[in-house]
Amino acid sequence: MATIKDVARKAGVSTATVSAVMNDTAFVSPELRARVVTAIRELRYEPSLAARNLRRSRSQLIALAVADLSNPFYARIVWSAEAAVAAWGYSLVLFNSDEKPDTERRILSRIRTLGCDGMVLVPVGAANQYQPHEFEGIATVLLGRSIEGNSADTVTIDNWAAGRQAVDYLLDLGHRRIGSITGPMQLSTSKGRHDGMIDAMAARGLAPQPGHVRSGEFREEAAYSVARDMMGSPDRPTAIYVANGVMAIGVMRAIADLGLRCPQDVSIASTDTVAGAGGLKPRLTRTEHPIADMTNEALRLLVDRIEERGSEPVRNIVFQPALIVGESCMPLRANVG
Amino acid sequence: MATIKDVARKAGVSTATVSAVMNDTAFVSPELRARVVTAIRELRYEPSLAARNLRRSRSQLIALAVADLSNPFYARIVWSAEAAVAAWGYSLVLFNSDEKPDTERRILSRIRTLGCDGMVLVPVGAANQYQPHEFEGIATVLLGRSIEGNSADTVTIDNWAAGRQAVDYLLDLGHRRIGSITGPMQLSTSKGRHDGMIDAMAARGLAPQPGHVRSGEFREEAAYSVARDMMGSPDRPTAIYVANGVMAIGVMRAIADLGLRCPQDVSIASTDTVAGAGGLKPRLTRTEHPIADMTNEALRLLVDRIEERGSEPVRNIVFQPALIVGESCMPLRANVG
DNA sequence: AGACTTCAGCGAAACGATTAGCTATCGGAG
DNA sequence: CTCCGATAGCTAATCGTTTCGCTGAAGTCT
Repeated sequence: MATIKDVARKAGVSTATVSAVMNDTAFVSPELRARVVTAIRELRYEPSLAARNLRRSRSQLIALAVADLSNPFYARIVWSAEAAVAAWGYSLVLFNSDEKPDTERRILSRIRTLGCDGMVLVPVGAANQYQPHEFEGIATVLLGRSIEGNSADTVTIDNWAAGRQAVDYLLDLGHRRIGSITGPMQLSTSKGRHDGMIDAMAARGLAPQPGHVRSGEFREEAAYSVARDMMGSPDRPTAIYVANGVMAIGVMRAIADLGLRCPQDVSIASTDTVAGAGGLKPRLTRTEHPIADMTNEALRLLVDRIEERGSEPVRNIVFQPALIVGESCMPLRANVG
Repeated sequence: MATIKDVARKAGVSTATVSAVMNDTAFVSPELRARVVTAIRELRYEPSLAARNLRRSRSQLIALAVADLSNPFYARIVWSAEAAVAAWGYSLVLFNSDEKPDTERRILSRIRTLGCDGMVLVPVGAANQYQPHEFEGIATVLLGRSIEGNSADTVTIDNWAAGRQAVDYLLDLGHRRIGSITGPMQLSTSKGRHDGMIDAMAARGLAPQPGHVRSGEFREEAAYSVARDMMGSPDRPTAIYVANGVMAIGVMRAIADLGLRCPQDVSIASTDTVAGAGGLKPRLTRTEHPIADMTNEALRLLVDRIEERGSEPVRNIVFQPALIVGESCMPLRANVG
């Protein structure tokens, strides 16, 4: 691989001039410029990012660490993020913490070592697992989940509103015995959606039965077994709010396996987008996140921080969920419950 | 950010010693080692990859360029690849060529500039769009699709067998009027699956009607409109082979919108995995790729090339598809067709 | 004409690590 | 007591860029 010195020698100029031509950082006479350009072309010279970055202490890399790559929700984020990162002139380094705080810790250290200019993180740990200065020295935007007491920029949805919207919808259909299946309570997403659900019921003077409020891992299998358990008992709920799309799939499978029908026997409403949105039957009634918008916004904030090296105040952007009515809910009938 | 010099100063040793401790590359007395380790911890020192890589001329980066990040098939590859790359001690830089040769060209140049140690590429262009030495100087494994006449390692599936298996299955159910919807013919995947389909029919002395063999973009929308067109005519096929999971979703949607039922009115068999495998109804009968195995194998080959800097012979690994029977096909009945 | 600007282009010092080669110390052999 | 080999640890060169500060030629002003 040719280096800048080879180019300089071949063009009969100094390396400084070559650099100036490459970066348009100083005026170079047309004649010299032409010689340099020719030399670059003939030698097939490509500047070494390693050297350039060492010098500039930038890497042109943006890291994205998501919580679970097997979840289509995050796959969607990855898709949007790749496009946004490329559009801003960076490249995307992808990590999957797989919902494991230990893995996340390793990833954060790796991101530092790589010298990424910034990172978008979907944190997987409880707030107290992070040092106060955990993200110091590297531009950071938390996406989807926030960490209480942390000073990084965040882009999230209004989880409380999502839970409230979905459960209000079920209540409007006449359901009273409503269950919920959410993720780990130490995550801001689970907590918010759960609270929204509770508050929606409380607003009508209701409260879910103790056994009807469950939480578990944000995974299909976890949701499946919780749902089987909850729906197996005779006083099962007539409607369920499921906090996440992948879990909703597990719940629907559990219901089918129990010989129940959705929505005839049990209504299901969930939050967040769903795998195979086009093909799932019945289509889920759900509150959707504007994933692409959120991701784009996160990267806009991040690039802003990176390039301004800014001491701007912390920004917390909250997106509102939108209720999308599918076919997975129906009004409560007398013969059910 | 602390540098190796800061650590050396704080520990009262030379930078060489710090480096030796970090890399375990020379014997260091327990006492000094302890001092160094303490200093590293206290300063929260993380070595700069930029500097290290400049020196070692390696980047610890492996690039993955897939054809379409919105396709769950590639999302699945990304998932597996991230895990494999991390397991080998590298980090993953992700690119999406979005099935556009121009974008792919830019990506390849970017990968060079970044100095990635190797790349896994799902090529999107026709064979003649690549220079003979296109991938010279960077370890490369082509995944899923191959480029005729190119000397890179490849990991693919036997597309011909996939098409043949699926269509043999339809033939065994008694179908004779079988249509196919595949992707662009310049791609090895489309071509192979299409040929397998034709050969399966030819083996029984059959051939598809001209209007029943269609190809288009590997996307849901493209498949939807092609399917609507094909299934709208009175002599429509009784079964369709769809070359890809995303397209299958489009086809099923088209069928539903035409008021037809699957599998009662038309059987559908496809190749490759499907979005929302858990939730789609009816579940597709399909030939599946062992995506995780393929991806792991691709990375094994790649790391092998990177670390051996090897002149080993070119390796072409071909995986066999497996027929998974769902509920999207049924035997041909007299009243159909 | 002399003094002062301007500015194209160059030389060399960074950036932060690795590593070849050297120095100094120590123990043991002659 | 000297000399030698072994070896822990240091010095300094190096990787390929960017960039600060300098040089000297040309242009401008009085």
